[in-house]
Amino acid sequence: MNDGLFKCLSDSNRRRILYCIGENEMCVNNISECLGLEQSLVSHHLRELYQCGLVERERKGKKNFYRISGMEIIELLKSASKLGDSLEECANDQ
Amino acid sequence: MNDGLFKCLSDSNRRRILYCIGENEMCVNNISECLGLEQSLVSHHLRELYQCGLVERERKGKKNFYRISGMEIIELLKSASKLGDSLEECANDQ
DNA sequence: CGTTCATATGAACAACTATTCATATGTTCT
DNA sequence: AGAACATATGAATAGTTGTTCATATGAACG
Repeated sequence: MNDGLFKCLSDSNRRRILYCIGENEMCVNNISECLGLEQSLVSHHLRELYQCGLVERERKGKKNFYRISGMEIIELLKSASKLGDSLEECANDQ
Repeated sequence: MNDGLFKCLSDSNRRRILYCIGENEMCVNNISECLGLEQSLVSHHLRELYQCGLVERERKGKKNFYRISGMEIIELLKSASKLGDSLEECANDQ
């Protein structure tokens, strides 16, 4: 029942990574600088994103570049967070 | 960064509940019969869905009826699982 | 009131997840 | 070959999450 995708998107650092490489492909170091996350943490998350098929990888010299697999992913993230906002307005939390 | 929504949608039983009440509102017993889940489990999940604002609740006599807060939720689920399918085709798992 | 039905709650536990640290792998260049 | 850079991997750990069981709450009705 497609659990993997949702599980993968349910972590905010992974979503940040997706947004980050959504515009241009980036190498691991750039991503970790850009987001202020440890290199190995980024690497772990990229592995999960890759296994889900959410990102693609390409070696260029020493560096490994990652890019998003498709813009539908960003679209999905956006409409989800739009929905999230509208739900928050009439929220039931306590 | 709207973590709650994604976390909430990342569990397959919660998504099943959403689909289940997506068509008609239902009481807790019906949901648990319908999905073959324990009453208390359904209740716990409904609580989280409610706190996220994904479902609404209404008492009618002894029974508590739950309905989905809006059809955008189902739309989101559908487009997510569509995306999930297309990612699986070119998957990188092992 | 007590009983029955319907649901919610809380504690307990196992399974999973995110993060960190240390280390291994792989690539380029001298 | 060795050094330096870039990334991946694995073990360890703390925190979170899903599920179950037992029990509490609440509403209707005799």
